[in-house]
Amino acid sequence: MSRSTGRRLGRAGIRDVAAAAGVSITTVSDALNGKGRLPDATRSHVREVADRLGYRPSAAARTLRTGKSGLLGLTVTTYGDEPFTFTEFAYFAEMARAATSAALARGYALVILPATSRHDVWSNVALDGTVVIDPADGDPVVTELVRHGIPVVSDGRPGGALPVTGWVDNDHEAAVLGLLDHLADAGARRIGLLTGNTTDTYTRLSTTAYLHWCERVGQDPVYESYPAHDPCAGAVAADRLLARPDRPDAVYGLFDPNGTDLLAAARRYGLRVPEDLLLVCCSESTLYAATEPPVTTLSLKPRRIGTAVVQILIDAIEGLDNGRPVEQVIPTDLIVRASSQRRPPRTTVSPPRGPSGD
Amino acid sequence: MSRSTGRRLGRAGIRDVAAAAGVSITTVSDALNGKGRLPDATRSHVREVADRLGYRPSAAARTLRTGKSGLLGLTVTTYGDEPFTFTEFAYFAEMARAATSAALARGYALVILPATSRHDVWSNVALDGTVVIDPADGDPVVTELVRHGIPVVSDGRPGGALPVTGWVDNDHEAAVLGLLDHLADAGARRIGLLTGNTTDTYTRLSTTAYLHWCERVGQDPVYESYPAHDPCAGAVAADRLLARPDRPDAVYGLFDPNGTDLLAAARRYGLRVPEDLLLVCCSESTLYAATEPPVTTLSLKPRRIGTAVVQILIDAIEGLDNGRPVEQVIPTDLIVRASSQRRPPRTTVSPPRGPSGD
DNA sequence: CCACCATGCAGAAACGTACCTCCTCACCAC
DNA sequence: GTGGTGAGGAGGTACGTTTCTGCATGGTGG
Repeated sequence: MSRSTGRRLGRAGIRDVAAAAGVSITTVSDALNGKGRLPDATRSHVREVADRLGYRPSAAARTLRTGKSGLLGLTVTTYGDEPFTFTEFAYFAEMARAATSAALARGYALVILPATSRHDVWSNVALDGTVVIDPADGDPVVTELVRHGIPVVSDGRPGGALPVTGWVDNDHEAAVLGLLDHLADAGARRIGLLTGNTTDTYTRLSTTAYLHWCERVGQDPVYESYPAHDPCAGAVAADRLLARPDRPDAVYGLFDPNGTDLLAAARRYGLRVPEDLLLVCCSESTLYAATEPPVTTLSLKPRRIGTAVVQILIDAIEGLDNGRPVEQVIPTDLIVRASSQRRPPRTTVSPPRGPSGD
Repeated sequence: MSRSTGRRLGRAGIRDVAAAAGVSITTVSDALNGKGRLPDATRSHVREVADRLGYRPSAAARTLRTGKSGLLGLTVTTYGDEPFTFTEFAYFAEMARAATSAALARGYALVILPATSRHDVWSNVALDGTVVIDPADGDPVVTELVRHGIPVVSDGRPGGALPVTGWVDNDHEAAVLGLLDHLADAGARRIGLLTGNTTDTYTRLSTTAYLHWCERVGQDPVYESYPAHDPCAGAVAADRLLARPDRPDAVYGLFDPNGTDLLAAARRYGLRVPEDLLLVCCSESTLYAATEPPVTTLSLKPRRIGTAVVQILIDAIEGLDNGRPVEQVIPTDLIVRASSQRRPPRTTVSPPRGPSGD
C-alpha cells in the first residue's frame, strides 16, 4: 500500500500541496518561503493551491528542522508562597504587554513560564530565548538555560554573577536619590521609606540608596519593610510607619499600592497631604492622577524596558549582536503631582484648602 | 562518514543516551516516559545516564511525533487602535495569571497572541487549543481556528454564533440589575452609567441591562459613553456625567479606572461621596479599599474565570469532555464599601480589612 | 519434550519540513 | 559539434522523537 496516497486524516501537508500543484515538495517549500530560483508564475501558482487546500505548515516540523521555534519565554520569579505573582502590580502588566508587542513585531511570540515550574514544563517547550524578570541571585533556572546555550536577557541586573546574554534595568540608585532630593527640596526634614523584605535587586538597590542618602545628609533612616507580595501587609506597614514616634514628614513607598495605603494611613492619623506629609510612590498606575490629592509617582518605564529586553534578546538569537553582553539602562520618570509639593500647583475648581503659608 | 558518530554539535539526543546506557533508543524512550515493560533496574539506569548527559528531549520532535505541543494560545482582542490592550486593566492581569497557573498545573503553558496578528504568527506556533478573551462577533481568527479543529474556549459569551468549544462568563445582566437595586436600596433616585462605546459583549450586555432596569423602574437613563481604551477619556466622561443638568445621585462605572475618575469629578463639583453621590465601579483593584472613601466594586472574579476557561479547554483537548460545548456561568461579587452606603459602616482608626479572598 | 506465554528489549517506520545535491534542458559562443 | 552556463526543478536525507511490530529468552503446563 502506497504511503503517499490515501485520505489525509489531519490537515493538508506540504506533500498534498506538491501533488495538487503538480510540482515537487522542494518547489512548494521554496515557493512558500521565498527561497530558491523560481519564476513568479510557479510561485503564485503554488501559493494559490496551498491557499485552496487550506495548507498551514506544521510549526513543529519547521522547528525540528530549523532549530528555531519563534518562541520566547517570559519568566517571572515568584515572591513568597504565591504560586505566580505575574502582574501583581501594574508594572508587570505593562512590561509584559510591551514585550509581547515587540516580540510579535519581529515574528516571535511569548510563552509565560514561572521560574519555579519543574523541568518537565520547561523542556516541553522549545524556546529560542528567554526573558527573565528580576532573577534571584544565582537563579538555577537561568544558569541551566545558559548552560544549554539559550540566550537569556533579564529585566533587572542579574545578581550572583549570572552569565546572562544581557540585561536592561533602571538606575535605581539614581532614581531614589533624585526623588529624595526632590522631597527635600519640597521641605521634607525627615523622609521615611516603605520597603519590602524580599531579596530582589530592585528592593535591595532602592533601600541601600535610601540608606546612603540618609547617611549623606545626616538623617536617621526611618523605614518599615514588609512582604511585598501580601496586599494587606502594605497597609499595615504604612500604618506602622506613620505611628512611629519619629514619624517622618515625607515618605517614599517602593511598591505600587503604597500610595493609597499611605494616603489611607495619613487620613487615619489626621495628617494632611502634602501639608503634613509629602508622598511619593513607585507606580505605573494612572489612578494616582485622580486620587485626593494626586500622588507623585516614580515610573520605571516598563514599556521601554519590555521593548528593550525583547530587542536585545532577539538580536542575540539572530546573531545580530556583537557577541558581548548588552547592558542597557533606562531612565526613570518622576511624575510630580500635588502630594510632593508644599504649594499645590493648581487645586481644581473646588474651594482651595486653607491658605497654608509657604 | 557514519552519521551516528561524530561529536554532537548541539545537545545530547536520545541516541546518545541509548549509546551511553548500552540500550536501544526504544528502551530509553520507554524508560523516560514510564511506558513499555521494563524492570526498574533498567529504568533507573537509563534515567541516571540521561541525567548525567544532561539530556533534554526535543520538544519540537515530540510535538511533531505526538501531535500535542502542550501550548495553549491566550488571545486578547484589541480595542481601537491600541496594538494590544492586554492587561489594560487589572481584570486581564488577574485572569491571565490564573489561567497560567491552571494551565501549568496540568502541564500546559500559555502563549500570548493578539487576535489581530497576521497568519504567519499564528501558524508559527503549534497550539493544542486557544483561550479567547471577549471575542468579537464572528471573529475571523476564532472561526479559522475552529475550522482547523483546534478547540477554542472563550472568556465571554461568543457573539455571532461562533462555534466555540465552550465559554465561561458572568451573568452580566444579573450583576448590573443587582447592583442597581443595591444603589436604589441605598437611596439612589437617579442612577447614572459610565460606559464604553465599544461593541464587546461585556459593554453591550451591561448597558442594555441598565436600560432595562431604567425602563422597569421608570427612570430616564443617564449615561455617558467613551472609548474605554483611552485612559484620559474616562476622566472626561466622568466629568461630563456629573456636569449634566439631570445630574445623577448615583453612578455605576463599567471600567476599572472609573472609580477614581468619578471620585475626582465629584470633588471638582463639590459633591460628597456617599452623601451626595453614591458610587460603584467594576474593578478588580484592591486600591479601592483604601480610597477616600473606599469604593464599592463589582468583581467579575477573573481568577475563577481564568481557571475555568483553562480547565474546560484542556478537558476538550484531552477528550475528557462529552463532546458538547460547555457553558459555565461564574457569579459576580459585589464588594460593598462606604461609597454606596448612605451610612458609612465604620470609619475606624484601625488598620483596613483583611485579605480579599478569592 | 514441545507448545506457549510473558518478559525484556531492538529495529524501523513514521511525523512534516528545509535544504543540499544533483539533473535536465535550452541557449549561446566558439 | 562541443563545452559552458544559468534557469527551473526533482530526489533524498536529516531533524529527534514515539511507537508499532517483532525477536529472542527463559520459565511453565500439558
